[in-house]
Amino acid sequence: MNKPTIRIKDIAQKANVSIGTVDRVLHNRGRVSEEVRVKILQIIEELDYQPNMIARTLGTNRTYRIAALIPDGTIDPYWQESQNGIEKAGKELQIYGVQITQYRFNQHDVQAFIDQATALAQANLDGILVAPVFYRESLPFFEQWHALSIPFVLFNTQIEESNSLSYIGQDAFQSGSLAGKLLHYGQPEGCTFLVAHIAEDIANSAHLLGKEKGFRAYFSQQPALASSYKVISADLKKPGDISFFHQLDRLLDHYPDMKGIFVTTSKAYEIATYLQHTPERNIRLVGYDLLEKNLAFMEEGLIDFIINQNPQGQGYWGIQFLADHLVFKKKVALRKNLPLDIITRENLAYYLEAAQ
Amino acid sequence: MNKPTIRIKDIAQKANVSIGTVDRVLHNRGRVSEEVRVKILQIIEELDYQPNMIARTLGTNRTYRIAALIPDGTIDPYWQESQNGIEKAGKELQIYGVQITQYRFNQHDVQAFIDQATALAQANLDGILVAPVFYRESLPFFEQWHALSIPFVLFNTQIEESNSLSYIGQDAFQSGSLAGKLLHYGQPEGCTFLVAHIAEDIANSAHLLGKEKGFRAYFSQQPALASSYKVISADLKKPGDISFFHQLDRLLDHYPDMKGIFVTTSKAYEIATYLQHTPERNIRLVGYDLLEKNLAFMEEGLIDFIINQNPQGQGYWGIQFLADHLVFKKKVALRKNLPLDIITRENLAYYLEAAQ
DNA sequence: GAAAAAAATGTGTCCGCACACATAATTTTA
DNA sequence: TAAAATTATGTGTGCGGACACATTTTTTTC
Repeated sequence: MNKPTIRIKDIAQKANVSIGTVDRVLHNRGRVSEEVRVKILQIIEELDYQPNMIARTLGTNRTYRIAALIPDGTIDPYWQESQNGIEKAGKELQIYGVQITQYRFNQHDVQAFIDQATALAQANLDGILVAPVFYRESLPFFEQWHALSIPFVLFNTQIEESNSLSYIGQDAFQSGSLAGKLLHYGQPEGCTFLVAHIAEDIANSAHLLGKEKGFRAYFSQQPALASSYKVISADLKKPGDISFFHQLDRLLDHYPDMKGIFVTTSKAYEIATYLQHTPERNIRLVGYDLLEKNLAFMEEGLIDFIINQNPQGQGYWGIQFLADHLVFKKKVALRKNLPLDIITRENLAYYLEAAQ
Repeated sequence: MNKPTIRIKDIAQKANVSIGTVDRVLHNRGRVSEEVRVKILQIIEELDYQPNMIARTLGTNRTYRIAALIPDGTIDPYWQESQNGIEKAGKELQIYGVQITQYRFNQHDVQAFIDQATALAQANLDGILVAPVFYRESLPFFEQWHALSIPFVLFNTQIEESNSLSYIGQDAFQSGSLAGKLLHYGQPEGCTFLVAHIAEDIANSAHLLGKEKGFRAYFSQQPALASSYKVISADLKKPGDISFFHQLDRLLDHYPDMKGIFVTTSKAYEIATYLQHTPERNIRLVGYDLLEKNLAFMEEGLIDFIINQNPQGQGYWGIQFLADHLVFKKKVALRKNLPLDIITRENLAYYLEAAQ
């Protein structure tokens, strides 16, 4: 039942050569006659040889330098979570010689991004994990890395044709559809829903629009719903300011049957703050991310559901994918879609627990 | 920035002894003078020595034998998933010398369980993972294993005071509350909900009752709900049989305002089959587990939400915990609560993907 | 106080693999 | 065809640690 482990030595014996020769074909170091090479390859196949990665990392004492280019977590707790995930993966992979350096930039400062991305080029890296929040400004760096043959993984924001090794994140469109389902399920009667983008540069944020598209598609694709539900969207500025409240006042006045709001960013708490003062409207609220402020409002019942974008998981898997590629020489998927976790008061605790 | 790794050799040098002596104090093998022992311990502390587990597993060529005592997956797809999770963990841990043998029993046959649990005792094991679906019959084996100092981990079904190393699973009560929330959210108007236990020996299944308790608590704990929602429960037999349909007929006749059903087992599809014929009632349905049959009905819209008990994850983590204890000598949590994943048509794909 | 016993400490090999280096076999060159 | 160059193959050491065994030091014993 327990097949014995196959070692290089076993292959060498079976092929009547020394382990050095086997080693050479395993690593394509050349200097092996074609005849022997084929024979060894065949035996490897036959015996289903699986190199012992443990021993390998012990043997080659090499290290892998990975840079993580991400927004500063001290400014936004969302990115703090990503940093945690990156550090978690870093700890797990330390024994395999993986060394991670984080290059952090202010997510509202394009120049800071450019500076960090430039600084990172000095470091003689084996791999890069990047959250490309600035679309346009990212492209030249992608080209540069690609020219230098440094593999890089994107996360959080997808950019097509970037030549990246992989993308880790969620499907924005599907995420919007899910939000549609959640609001619809809670308001079976037909009404108006608002898609609220809060304080983001929409034009440069493709995934926010993807969410809106998915949300609208949920209703338009089912003829029965298309007639009874109306979807509007708004680009709200200056949360916290009094003008923010006025914008909402106007929208609610204009659409008296508005019964649900889908916030495409992690700022659902800004809307919840407003709704606190108009409880009689009984508006359903769905947003993103397990921020403290969102959780507090969920506890109070003002936010019904939160879709978890799992920033920690994104960081974690981003590093894991790079390690799979660099250290373990595994093929990695071009894309990893993290699950769209639905969080509500009753199942919240376990997601927080799992994030440890 | 990158502190050099501390090895046994470094400690030995600093203490002016040989690596053999350091090794002896590291493993409490005795035969070291107290004076030297203290000195070495102090240096270990000071240098924050972290043994290289990689090298350690290479050095000690020992293997760890783990048995998995679980219901047969060929009878029930739910348990097939658990087996997959166990095998997945087994693959990952193979290089650390972990060997897993599965002991499978028919989940409806107490004697089969006893036979397998007895057979397993012959095997000279280092650890056991068990799904104790038979409460009473499990207890003597727990005692036996405890007496033999074989660490064991429970999953799926919790049994207090079992002396187990850990329990992996979900919180049944909270799971029921979550179901309550999902049905309530979809029927804001007040109505009757049915808790359906299908074809299980309720008396011997504490966690089914836990789910019902949690469900009822959701409504009774909020005074506003307690008055407008009524919760009934039923123990339904012989699914697939015509009598099963009759039982449901009677319940629906008796409670014309029944607007939602919570199925505590993975057999929501049995109810969905019935509801197909009475679409006009518009009854919400919440159940458990990503079985093919459930997914088909979810696709059709007859099942609204499924709570994922993640049998694969339970098996996976059960083995991981045993390995953490045996191989890596880590302290493991007494309990690991897996998240209560809410699955609906719109986010289903990613959970199936993640299960690969 | 020397031999025997016990305690303390040191040394060497192996785990599976990578890689530098040594050696053997073959081909090229003059 | 012998020396030189090239190609093919074999050997040895180290990675960090475990463990068996060897050796040295200290303590008993008579």
